[in-house]
Amino acid sequence: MRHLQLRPPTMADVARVAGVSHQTVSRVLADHPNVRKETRAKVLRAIEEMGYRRNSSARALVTRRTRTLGVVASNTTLYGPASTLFALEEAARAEGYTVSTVNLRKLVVDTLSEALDHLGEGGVEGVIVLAPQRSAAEALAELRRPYPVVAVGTGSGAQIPSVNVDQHLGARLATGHLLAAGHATVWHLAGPEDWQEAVDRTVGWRTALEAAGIEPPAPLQGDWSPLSGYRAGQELAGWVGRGLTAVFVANDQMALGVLRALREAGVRTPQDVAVVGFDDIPESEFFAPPLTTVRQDFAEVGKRSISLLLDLIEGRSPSGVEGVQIEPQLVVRASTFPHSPQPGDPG
Amino acid sequence: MRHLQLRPPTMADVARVAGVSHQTVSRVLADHPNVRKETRAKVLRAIEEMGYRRNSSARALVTRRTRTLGVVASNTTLYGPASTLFALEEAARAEGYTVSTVNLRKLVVDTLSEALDHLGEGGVEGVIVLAPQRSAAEALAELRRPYPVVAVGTGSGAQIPSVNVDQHLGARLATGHLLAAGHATVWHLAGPEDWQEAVDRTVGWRTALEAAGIEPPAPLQGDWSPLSGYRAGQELAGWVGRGLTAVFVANDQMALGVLRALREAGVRTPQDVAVVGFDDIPESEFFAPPLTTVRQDFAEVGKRSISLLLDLIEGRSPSGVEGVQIEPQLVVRASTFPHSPQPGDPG
DNA sequence: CCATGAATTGTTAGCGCTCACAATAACCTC
DNA sequence: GAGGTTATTGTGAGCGCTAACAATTCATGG
Repeated sequence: MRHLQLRPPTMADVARVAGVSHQTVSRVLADHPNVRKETRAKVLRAIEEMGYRRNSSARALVTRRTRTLGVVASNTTLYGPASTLFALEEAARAEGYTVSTVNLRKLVVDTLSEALDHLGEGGVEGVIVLAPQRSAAEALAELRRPYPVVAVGTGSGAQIPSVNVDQHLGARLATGHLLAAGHATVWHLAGPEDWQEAVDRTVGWRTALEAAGIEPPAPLQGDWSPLSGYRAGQELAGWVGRGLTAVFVANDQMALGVLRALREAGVRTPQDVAVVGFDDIPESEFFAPPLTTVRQDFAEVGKRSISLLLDLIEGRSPSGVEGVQIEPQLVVRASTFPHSPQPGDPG
Repeated sequence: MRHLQLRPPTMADVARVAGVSHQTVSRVLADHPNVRKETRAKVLRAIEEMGYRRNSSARALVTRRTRTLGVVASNTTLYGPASTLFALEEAARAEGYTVSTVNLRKLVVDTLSEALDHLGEGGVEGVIVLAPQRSAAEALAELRRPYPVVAVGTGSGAQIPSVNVDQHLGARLATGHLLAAGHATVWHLAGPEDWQEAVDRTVGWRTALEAAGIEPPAPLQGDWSPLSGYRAGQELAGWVGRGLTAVFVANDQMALGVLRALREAGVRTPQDVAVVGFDDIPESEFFAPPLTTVRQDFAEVGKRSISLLLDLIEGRSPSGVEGVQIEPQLVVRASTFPHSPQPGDPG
């Protein structure tokens, strides 16, 4: 097997076989224009024959470019982070970069710092941090590293360059949709206070209500999990008949729990209570009933993040504090209207 | 900002400041025992002061070790692959390795080959491929690379070293559970034929039935998605009252679709039809009803895969065809027994 | 107080590659 | 066909580090 071979061929070996200098081999590999066609062919043949691969370490040493980016993430089994991660890697690869990932169980100062060091030792040219928790965002603002860092999901108020979906807008879309359907008010099950996205969604919901001259009811709080949604749903069920006809839930997983609790309490969705979620996870369409929710364009988040990071690496933009905002989109299903699209309908 | 500085300090710079040779700096960094305590302190102080970081490319060039592993995956927004990816990275980092990932939309010969090349150019010492499709497994057996490769999820019959959850056992557990509950037979909604895991689950199901002297009904087929489960569920609903009382569904997402279709057809779960899934995704506990399913220990898969790959890299084991098997576990909930644990119950 | 070996430090030589520059070959133009 | 381009190839240096070996210092015992 090749990988047990004592030593892989070097550029000099190829040069010897092809009867040229190592520099010519380098030129062929770099697609330099000034190489005669026959010379190029000779070199390529030798490369093919010997199974030569350029040594990336030697190359990186002299060019000072590793063409590697780092990503720090947590909760990667959730749909949002997983989707973002996917898009990030795809966008980076399209630009010829390799992506090294660190998945953290908890994103706090210590673990973040370690992660950045680990990636630094791996020679990354820049790092993207998926940092939805506010604590992480703050930590990030303090931790200086010898490479640029872009934050995703920290909210646009952060002290460092960041890319975000406009959560405030998403929440307004969701709340406005329910108000437009004739609901007198909209209740809210919020995500963890420590998450910027949760806060932004809550503020957006409140803004939409206040803009309509409605006093917002006190929001409930969950932890993103279906279980916390289930418990909140049990509480919400107690308010049915006393002014509760619509709920905006801060993510789809909690909405799943809410739906289940309502159903168990004999409350019908959407006839008695309409429910809107956030994220549009693939399962949402198959909830009982299919869930109206807010879709975030993670692919776009990935592309824009990589683009911003590369700008910073190349020094193309003043490395100040830039914030990219991406617009979310409302997806209407049966949890707010009984005659909305059913599973299997186009779209 | 530091990353705009012209040139980061080198080992020689540190040596000059500390008043020693660069080799002594290297010794301090390598924790070499024969360095005087005061010398070590001097060097560390200089390193700290100058913000020195060892250049990984230079180091990799001379040691011929990049301490980087590659992972090729697809469908990373699904719970299984995402969990495996997480575990893989964590295990690798614990061993001091960095992980570079390539996420593919489709895992076929061409994309796999490109991905392996991309990682090879990044200088990986070995690669783990999450290759649940049989086509990918076959492609993998042909593609020779100058570094060792470990496959995950290809099934143990593959021609290359691999790590797998014992899908056959999982299917037998699920089917056996239903038979033990008194069902005369168990129907099956299978995953895509091209997936080894799907095939293994189907074979396990059939084996369990035949061992009980039962002629297996023709299995239905889905594509892992809730939608395909929904459609299969509509078909299954037509068989209720004609011998269908239990279904083993090849994954939880399809089971979600099945549950929904049954409910819409007025079929009660588990009273009329019991349903078992596979994977134990976090949402399963909150389905209507909570889903009995088979849990796979992805963390263990990750650890064992990394361990096997490192063995291969270090040449610690005969680089033949080894296969590691991991046992799955049945999780019983209300979709097979009405009085099983409810959401929020301990465990 | 010098010999002896161990502990500590320094020197030298690459790792495989790209860059800057030098050298040569090929092609014009008048 | 001299003089000047321009295309093509080669040479030498050095990126920052570790490994091997050489040199120095230090402790110790007789």
